[in-house]
Amino acid sequence: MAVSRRMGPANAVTRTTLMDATEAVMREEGYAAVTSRRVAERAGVNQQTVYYYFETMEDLLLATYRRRIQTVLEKVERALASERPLHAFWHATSDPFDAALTMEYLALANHNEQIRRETVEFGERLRRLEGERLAHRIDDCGDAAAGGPLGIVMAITYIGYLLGFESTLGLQGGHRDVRLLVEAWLRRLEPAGTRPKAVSA
Amino acid sequence: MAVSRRMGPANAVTRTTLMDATEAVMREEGYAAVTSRRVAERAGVNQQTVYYYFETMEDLLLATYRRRIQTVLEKVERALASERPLHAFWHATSDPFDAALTMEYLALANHNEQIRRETVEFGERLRRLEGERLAHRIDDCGDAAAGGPLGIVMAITYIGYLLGFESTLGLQGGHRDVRLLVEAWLRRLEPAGTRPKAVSA
DNA sequence: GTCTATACATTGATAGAC
DNA sequence: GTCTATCAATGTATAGAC
Repeated sequence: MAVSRRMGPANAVTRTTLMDATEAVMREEGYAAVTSRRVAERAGVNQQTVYYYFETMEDLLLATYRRRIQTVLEKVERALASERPLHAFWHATSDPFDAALTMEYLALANHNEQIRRETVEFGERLRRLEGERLAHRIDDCGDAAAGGPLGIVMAITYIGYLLGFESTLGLQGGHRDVRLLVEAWLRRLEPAGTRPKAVSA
Repeated sequence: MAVSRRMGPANAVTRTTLMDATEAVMREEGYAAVTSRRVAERAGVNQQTVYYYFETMEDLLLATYRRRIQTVLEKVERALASERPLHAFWHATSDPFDAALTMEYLALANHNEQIRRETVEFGERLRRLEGERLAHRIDDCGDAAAGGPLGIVMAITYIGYLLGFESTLGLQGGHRDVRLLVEAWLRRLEPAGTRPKAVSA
């Protein structure tokens, strides 16, 4: 699949700048606006420079997405390692800044086969990780904990993302109500002063 | 804003066919694939016919979106009128067929000003409607009902949409867990045999 | 009501000079 | 490593024949 034309090194600063620009354009104008000219303009280079660092636009998109996945993974790891993981997930996902980008990638995954495959792969991996790492947390709290820790963390994540995204749009009806609901769960499932049970020894 | 060129009537069958095609293309290939050529091909007419029924592509998109909003509103009305509204919302939103289209419109709303405005307007309207119509339902059930009926119906809607969308993608990790969680709430908040309290008389 | 022809902008991608 | 030049394909939109 290698192309005949001359290509730049993988560690160049401009390459990173182009991925930053791709993400910014995607967040602000949507995935459809991610064209070589638009990205280049945003990065402050000319259109052809994009093709010096990436074989195709699809390659630029994939590289940017893979970098993004790494960032998300690190955030999840940090949340899982914190004293109150559910609280951490709640604050991380309901952040409006990330929500728009996440939505954009999800919509993109629905019709870009490669992005879809990697999204599913990554999603399954996250769920396994969350399931394992939270298994020892959360004592039975009746219905509030039905479905186990994984069910709860997923519910909180889902709610957080859509809440954050709606905020980005400017829609706020009922947001106070959902927040009250989630925060009641959090208080119950992870009361202040909660400590993770030791896993080993 | 009227265009000089000759335009077709608003009640023509082909006009509806074009909106159907727009929705299908959007669902299957994403909003970026909604071009006059692609939509026309799908509808079985030629590219220029699109411009006979719609002034611009933006107009086609808006008309299709407004029709969609009506459909959603009717679904919500039906759910609110049913014996167990929360159950109805849960089944309606977690349907994977609609989820992809909803996500596409949400992503689109993030950078199409007109779609954004109408989405926010419609969202606020739905929330008011849900809040009013559910206000007399759901007795206090402790934390499970914190945030009131509106908080609960929103949480269920959010979870349903993302669950449905992930199913479309082929991601299923943890889905059983969230379903167990939501179904436990539903059993508690709307036990079998629940009847809506009479609002009047 | 639908077809052919057509103008004009934008996009992805390549080649080669500097 | 970045610039100029260039193309083929695809997109929106219009005009007029049938």
